[in-house]
Amino acid sequence: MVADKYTPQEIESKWYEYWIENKHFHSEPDAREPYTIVIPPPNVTGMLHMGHMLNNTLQDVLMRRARQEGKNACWVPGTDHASIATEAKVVAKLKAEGIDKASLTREEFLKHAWEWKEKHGGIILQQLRKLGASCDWDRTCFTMDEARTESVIRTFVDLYNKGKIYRGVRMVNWDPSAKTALSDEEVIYKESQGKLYYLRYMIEGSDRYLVVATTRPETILGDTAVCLNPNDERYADIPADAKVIVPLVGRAIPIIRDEYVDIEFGTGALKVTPAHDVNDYMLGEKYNLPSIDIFNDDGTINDKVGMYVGVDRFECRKLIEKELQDAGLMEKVEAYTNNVGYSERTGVAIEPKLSMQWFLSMKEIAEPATKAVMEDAIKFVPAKYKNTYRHWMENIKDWCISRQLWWGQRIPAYYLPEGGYVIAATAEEALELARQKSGNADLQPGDLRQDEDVLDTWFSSWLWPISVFDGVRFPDNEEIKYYYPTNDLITGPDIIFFWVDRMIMAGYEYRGEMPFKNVYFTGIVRDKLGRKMSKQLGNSPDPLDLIAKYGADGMRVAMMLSSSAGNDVMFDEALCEQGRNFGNKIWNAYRLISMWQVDENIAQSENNAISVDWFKHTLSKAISEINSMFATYRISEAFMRIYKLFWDDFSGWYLEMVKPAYQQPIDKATMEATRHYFDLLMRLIHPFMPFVTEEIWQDIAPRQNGETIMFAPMPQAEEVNEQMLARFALVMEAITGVRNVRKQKNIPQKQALTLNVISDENYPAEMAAVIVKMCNLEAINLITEKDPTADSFIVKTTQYFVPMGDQIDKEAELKKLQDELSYLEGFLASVMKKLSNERFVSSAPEKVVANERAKQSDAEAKIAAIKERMEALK
RNA sequence: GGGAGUUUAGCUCAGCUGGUUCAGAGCAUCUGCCUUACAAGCAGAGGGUCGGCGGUUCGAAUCCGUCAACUCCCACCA
Repeated sequence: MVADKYTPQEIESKWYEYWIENKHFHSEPDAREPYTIVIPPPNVTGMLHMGHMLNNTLQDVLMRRARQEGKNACWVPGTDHASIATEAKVVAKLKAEGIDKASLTREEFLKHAWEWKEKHGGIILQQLRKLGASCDWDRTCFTMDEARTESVIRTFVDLYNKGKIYRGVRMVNWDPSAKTALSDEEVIYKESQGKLYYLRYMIEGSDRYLVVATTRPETILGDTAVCLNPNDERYADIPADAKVIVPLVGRAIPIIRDEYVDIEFGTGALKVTPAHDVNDYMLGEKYNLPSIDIFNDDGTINDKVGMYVGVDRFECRKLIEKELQDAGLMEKVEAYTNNVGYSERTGVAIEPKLSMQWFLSMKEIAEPATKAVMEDAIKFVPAKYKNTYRHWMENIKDWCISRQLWWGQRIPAYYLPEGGYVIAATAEEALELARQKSGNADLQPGDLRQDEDVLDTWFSSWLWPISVFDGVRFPDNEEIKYYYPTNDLITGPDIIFFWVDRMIMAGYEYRGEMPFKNVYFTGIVRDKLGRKMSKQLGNSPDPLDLIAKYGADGMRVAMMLSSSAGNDVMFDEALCEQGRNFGNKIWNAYRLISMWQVDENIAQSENNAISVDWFKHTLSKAISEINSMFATYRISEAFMRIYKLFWDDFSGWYLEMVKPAYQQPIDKATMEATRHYFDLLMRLIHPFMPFVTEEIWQDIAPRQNGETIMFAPMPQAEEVNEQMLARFALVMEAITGVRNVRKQKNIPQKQALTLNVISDENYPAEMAAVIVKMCNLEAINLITEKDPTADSFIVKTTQYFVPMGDQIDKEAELKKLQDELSYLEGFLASVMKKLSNERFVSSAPEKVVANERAKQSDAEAKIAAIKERMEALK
């Protein structure tokens, strides 16, 4: 017997512990069909937010459903070491303790970082348990644990040996706060209010000057040319070998001419700073210009030029603006809006910077990955992201995989004392290779210097679906063979380019096969005003607070209620409330049936037999609809279907139909059927609301120790008697009709009524017992004459009368009928218009025409019935 | 600048191959009910020119064109 009141907080942790104790989430390879999901590993330092709620609710729904479908379901959890984000956090923490990162050795710093990880890492996974996530916790992985690290290093070595990894000086996105290079994907461009400065560059040996527009006057320190368009007539008279003087700096630099320069923009003159702008870099390469790097790694000015040394770049901009003005070298300053790139992690403005980095060449490995998605071997839900994906993959650029950080997998490159390097998985192998390469057999481990850089975090997470089953180190192990490829990936479209595409590439490169069969993209969780949830806005509720208030089941329902694939979720706490209310509904429905007493001596009434039969078909129909919704990943629609099945069909109709009178017993057959239906409904709902369904399922029948609804088979759809359901719909309408009469006349449900019917083929006589029960009727009489003194209503063509004595309001009745008549006549007219159109009759499919004819005769019959009724009233 | 998407009831969204059930659902609102499972409930009701215009068709929320608004992605002219 369950408690009187539904309090999710009291049942949820209990069942989670029960599942854990019984190892119900654990999976081992066996003869069953596998169903696998790898979790998108959250940042190890991350805190649970609403996005995780959405994402993990969906994964858990799919997992639990797969289990109930008899599959061997395996959900691998884990966390991502998130190199830059974590390193930033650890640096900040140390700073707060008065420790400067620069004062630590690499080893000392890593010790702090690991301590931090042990202390704070994994909180997020603990939080996921509150949601009911049925992850196989025994399999928890970390992208930087031993197995994963070794996998990453081996992969690097392998790709290097295949000639796909190279090292080179390139213009990269430099994060001056984290002091590392970033990949293009880690840069976010935002419109910023800036200024456009017009600077005067004096032409050497003349009093003429060129005016050059720039948004970054501080970079004049690194100018090595000014570029004009050769077709720009304004500058046609300037000699080809003329030089200009960089303002303030005083350096003479050449004027080059290239059609790259836009004549329309600014003054048509461009300053060229090859070290600090991607396009300038290209010009520099083309014209063999020197490149002067004026910045330190932290974005302050270095001592190359001897001006503003040590001054921060933005401070320098202000100073230089003033000095230019004072020197009369500033023509003017305009307000200007431009796009500035910012670091995704640290938020500071990116500095394009030339540096030595490691790259992975992408073109070749992208090919099979592109094909797989375009040909639907891997399905994207929704499919619109295929376009985005293709466009990206076809224009893919090489991936900068090195980061100037310490937290991460260190690049296995070892430099030889005399120059050059070797790539090897271990220091020992490196030494071996180095001895071979140098021909110096006396080389000692201490002679080699390992690369200081670590690998991009995504270089480890791209292996995730393989590495969690240790398929990199042991490509033929039983687990990888059994669980790979995984089934579904649930993630956000924002990481298509960071992660999804790269996992597909790694999948084909290392397994020759896709990493997952379907990718379901969730949207972003927004507040009800449509704003992104963010800490700054303070509009992001703490999921754990919501779970504490409404229960995990309520939270999960909230996530399901408005989240079709790819669409953003407009989150509103009211959705949690709705979820909690649904739990309450289930709870109370169960309390109702558990109060019923069975009397084995009473036979099943006709009413109950019909009810049981009706719900059987109703349930089957719903199940097949739900199945097809799941098959097409319409998961929230599937939930809504179940919601209505339970609330409306089962609780609103079925239970009311079979409910015994107060303190009366119920027959055994109906009780058993009802219990059985309840059991099936709990199974259907379980993937969405695991806790309340387990609580009730455990109570509904004696269960063995360790038994769980988690493995109770999903109900199957049986053949549906559509005819019966259609007839029953007439019963429902008749019941509604009587209810309306009661409401209009203010007749309490307790007062029994009589119903008279002029029976025709649309009168569901075989189910009359249900009308009697539901409407509290004394009897239903079949009559042939209309009763002008009765309240009446018409269902399809059948006329129903509720005798009222003198209480009937003729005028109101007539008006009601007149309204209905007008509507029907209008409807009939539109049908007739179609049918009298010869082109319609000749060109529309037969079925459609037949349908129109059916509508015609229905409408005509009904109009006749109404007219008769009106006549009788008069 | 290039591309993709969205626009249907007050809100969030379905509407799949043009035609029954096409104008729907949930929530919210309104009315009436504390009816022995549930007021976290029950019984009812109202509410939309399907963004605008044009076209194709016997027939358009649905297909085509166009305009508008919004969203996202990519590119990055200093």
